[in-house]
Amino acid sequence: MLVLPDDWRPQGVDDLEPGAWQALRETDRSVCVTAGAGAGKTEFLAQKAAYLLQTGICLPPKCILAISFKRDAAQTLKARVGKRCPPDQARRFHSLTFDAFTKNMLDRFRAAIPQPFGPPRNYEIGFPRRDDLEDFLTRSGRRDIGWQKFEKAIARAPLPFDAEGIPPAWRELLHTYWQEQLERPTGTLLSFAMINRLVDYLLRENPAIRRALQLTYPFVFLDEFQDTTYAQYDLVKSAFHGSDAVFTAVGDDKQRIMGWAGAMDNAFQEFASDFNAVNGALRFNWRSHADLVAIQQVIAERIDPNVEDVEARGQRAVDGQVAALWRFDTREQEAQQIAAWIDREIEHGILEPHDCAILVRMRADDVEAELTDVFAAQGLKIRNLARSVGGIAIQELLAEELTGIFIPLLRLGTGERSPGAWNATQEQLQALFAIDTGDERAQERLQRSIEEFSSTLRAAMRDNEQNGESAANVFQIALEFVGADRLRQAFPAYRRDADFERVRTGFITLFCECAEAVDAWSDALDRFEGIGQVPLMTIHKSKGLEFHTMIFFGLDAQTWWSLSPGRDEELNSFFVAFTRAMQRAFFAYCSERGQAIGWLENMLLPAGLERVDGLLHLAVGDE
DNA sequence: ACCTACTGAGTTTTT
DNA sequence: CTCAGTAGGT
Repeated sequence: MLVLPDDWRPQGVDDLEPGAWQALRETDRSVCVTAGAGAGKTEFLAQKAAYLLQTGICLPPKCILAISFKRDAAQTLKARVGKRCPPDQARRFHSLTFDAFTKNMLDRFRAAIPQPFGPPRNYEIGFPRRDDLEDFLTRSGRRDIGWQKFEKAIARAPLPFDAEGIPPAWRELLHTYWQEQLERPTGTLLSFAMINRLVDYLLRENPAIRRALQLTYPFVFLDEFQDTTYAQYDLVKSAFHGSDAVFTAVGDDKQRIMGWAGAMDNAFQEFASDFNAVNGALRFNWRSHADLVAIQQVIAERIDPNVEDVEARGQRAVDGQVAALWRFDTREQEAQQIAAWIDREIEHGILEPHDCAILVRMRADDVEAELTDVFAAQGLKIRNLARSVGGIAIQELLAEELTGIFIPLLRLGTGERSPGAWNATQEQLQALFAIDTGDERAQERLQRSIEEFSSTLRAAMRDNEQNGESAANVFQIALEFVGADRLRQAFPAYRRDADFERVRTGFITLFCECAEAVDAWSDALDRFEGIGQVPLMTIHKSKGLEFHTMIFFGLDAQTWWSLSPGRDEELNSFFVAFTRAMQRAFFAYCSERGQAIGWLENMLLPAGLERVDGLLHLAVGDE
């Protein structure tokens, strides 16, 4: 059933752009693919996976390892490969986040880490807190270092600190810090950077594990490569340098917005020289239409004067303005008129609430508080994707395997006809119960047990008044049907109690909250998923997402105090925001929150953005 | 006690 | 850009 490389055709799409063909056929040698906004990175990687698997260039039992930064990106890529390849091929495509990959390795090979660095089984994961780092430095008499510099040093220094680049004075300091974290009276506390370092150390010390990894994964995909940290890059090198592994690193330097968090200064360049990689580029933009792309290019040229031309492939589907600066006098006016504008668009059938994202640069929680009531007055509900429910962010919760199983399953109980939910449930449970697609009897048995369960669930939902308590009950019934143990067996990420509890509690918290807020179970599930709500998030969280209409909230000197022509990463984040838009991009600011940013306006106005003073006349003119 | 001028820090993420 | 803290003056 293998296809000859020359006969292979893209799966489920008409064709690929020339740059994509070139990068896809690069299978003997690593390749750096510059993929700008909307270039179809996910599709490209899925097609390359299909090519490798279907031509037998990647033969069983060998697998492809795909590493992304965010859960939803990893999940989207996995789902896309599932769409493009039959299940037995898709199973050999392992799509993970960097942190999930390292944590997985740590949990499997923890015992092989040389002492004194091997952590106990029940270690905790936490983000390093400023106070703790400052406290440590004070106790060590090294207040002069500064907590941020020290935090970076922990992420940068390979264990066990005998590398030449580390000054002797720092070795002891780092060692003491690690020892303290490993031997805390309340239990070992590790950050992701530390987990990364542990696995990097493990791989350097264990040729056998390294070899096993290399044998399993002759092909490695690295997504959003421009934001790779030094710790992550070291790990990649420890795992694969000197092997025959062929890398496909995709990303876009213009979207590098994680430098402050330790991302490499020039990831692509270093990678190309370390791994002898060739360069490739995707030149199409499938997301945005030509009018938006033209403006994007003006910003892109400011970021990189040598930026290559982009061919817009999105179709413009709206009339009127597609990009503008919206100026208001007061905050109140700003919030109210934006809400009114969105409401009008929804009424006219141009938008669904979830198609229109509100992006902010920082403090999404504060903006949520500021906007919620004003939007509610228009009948709009804001969804802050960063909001934490029971210790997990909503955005993260939605990408969890547990959520993917339970949302369709619970929909079976609502009494609404939903073939989507049926299929999804069947698919999920088939995988979970490890039922072979060829085993018809087992399939039938599963089908019957789903039918039986759905009538139990329907009864439970019908007979109970809908509230938080009954929601928790309903979830419990579903969990018992699926089986918590089976779930935790199937997904290594749920093996540890703390990890499973975090997700379970998060699900229950949000589900109960939604059940309280609306009157029908199906509405509660819609609300859980964010259907019918206006998403609100920071630019950083919006990375990799796209929306019909993007409204940036707060284009003023107060929120962008660090935006100066010299600090390029801030301009990058502005570029990221703009390029989320498929159809329209608007930037709102109000005089009450500070001045408009002069030089930015001077760049954007000639590029084709118009300035609109308030939106009232737009709404009135429409009457 | 109160005024003025200056300095430096704050923000954005990952299971 | 804003806010808190500080030094140095009346």
